[in-house]
Amino acid sequence: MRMVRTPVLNVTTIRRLKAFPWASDQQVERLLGQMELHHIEKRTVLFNEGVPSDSVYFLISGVVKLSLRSPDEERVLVSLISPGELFGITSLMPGMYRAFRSEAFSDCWVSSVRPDTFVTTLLNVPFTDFSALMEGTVGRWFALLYRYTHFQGSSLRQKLALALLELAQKFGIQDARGTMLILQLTHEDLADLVGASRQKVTEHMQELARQQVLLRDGRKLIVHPDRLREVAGLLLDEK
Amino acid sequence: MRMVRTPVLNVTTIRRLKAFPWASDQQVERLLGQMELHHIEKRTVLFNEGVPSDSVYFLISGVVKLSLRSPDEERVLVSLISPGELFGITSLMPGMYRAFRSEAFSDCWVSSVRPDTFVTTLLNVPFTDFSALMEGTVGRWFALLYRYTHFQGSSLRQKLALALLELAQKFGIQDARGTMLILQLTHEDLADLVGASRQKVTEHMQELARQQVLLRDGRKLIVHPDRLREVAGLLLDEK
DNA sequence: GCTTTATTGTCACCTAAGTGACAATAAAAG
DNA sequence: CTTTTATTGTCACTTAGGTGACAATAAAGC
Repeated sequence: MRMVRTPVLNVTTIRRLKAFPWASDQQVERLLGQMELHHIEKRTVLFNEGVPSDSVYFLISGVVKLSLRSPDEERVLVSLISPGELFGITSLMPGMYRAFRSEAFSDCWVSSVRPDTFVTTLLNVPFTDFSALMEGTVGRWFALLYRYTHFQGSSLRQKLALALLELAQKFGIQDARGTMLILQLTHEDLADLVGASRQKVTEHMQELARQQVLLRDGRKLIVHPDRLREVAGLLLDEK
Repeated sequence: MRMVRTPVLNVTTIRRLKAFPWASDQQVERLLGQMELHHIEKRTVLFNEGVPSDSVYFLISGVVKLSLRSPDEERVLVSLISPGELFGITSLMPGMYRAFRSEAFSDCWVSSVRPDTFVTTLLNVPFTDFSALMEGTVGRWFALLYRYTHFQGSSLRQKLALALLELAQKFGIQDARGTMLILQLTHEDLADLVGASRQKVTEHMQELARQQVLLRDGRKLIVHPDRLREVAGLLLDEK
């Protein structure tokens, strides 16, 4: 039998962890009243990527690991969370799904709170307003992080597909033959985007054209998002 | 001489660009009254990485490119911004410097606004409260994005240094011999973190130990952040 | 203590991607 | 329409890092 001592979670603890330094004692007190405390054993999964985001988490002690499944079924370790950090903040944006799996890297004490409670307690503003603003501002950082984390463990071909997919979402207009990118991109631009050499990008673009994943109309690209998703090794429901 | 027609910037334009869909017409009107309009010619740099963040930008037309200097002086293309997007949002967090260079990828119309005006107009909350909350929540995403964008164009050695640097900041305690990571990390964990094979990580860790960048005390690591920064190819003032 | 399991170290070999060099096009400038 | 410049295509060669296989340690369990 393992002894586990429940930690004391009060204003002093929060201050010692250097969390929410800007918040007043009253705000912290109110927040603590709304937080649930959980003990998580090493290797336990808190949430998986793809599930709806309904809580914000706060790490009190231990280490939490954020990870991701790469195209070849390996796991990409995205980040390790230290005590005093918030995580699971996709829940601060409307309708977002978890981007990473979170699991206990060591035995942990974690506290959770509903995102709307979190925001209204600390900022005194309606949650819907706040989360809409978050989406409009840092949503782009998130999209970037999504692409870069998925680059890990991907081949050049997969990276290209992923990058073109993002471009199609931003610069694509529907065309009889697929999605046309209204952008004059050279192979060198694409190479800079995926971190590869110009020559290899030329080779892979040609291969992608041969496989009918995309085609060129002068210097404009027409892509086929579904096939790109397939090449990128994403599940069909992702993104 | 080039003719340039100044675009009309009113509520209808904003709605057509699908920007700030949650904001009321009154809020958008008020915001527009505070925004400056600029015409930027292709290749003009709007801001460089490393300079203080004092404005939020909104792209009306054209394409803006965000980029970064990699260790070997190449430029990493981080993202291309499409009309209707906000950018330069490091200015929403306190005391942050620009992480990327932004320059016009094509001729652009861009509008700028002070971050405090932006937040108080759209959310009716003091800017300092908002930006402190942003830092405490999405600041971590930002740190991740920083690491991943810097991974581009880096060798395995540099990636390892960058990852260890981040770990030192989060899990490091001062020690007579350097900064000790209070974490039991295997070479396999590090490999998953930088997207490499376990064997090569072993080889590079040994080389880093030989160069006195780090040393091992049992299974705990002691690192020397300054030397890591050097190995990672960061300027001394970065981060 | 001994035994089992996890981690680290080392190597030979393989493969994807980088590099330099140049020809073939295509676009822009005049 | 011609010239210049930018972009794409192709190839031989090099290199960083992946892979499998196994020995050497170190830690954990008993």
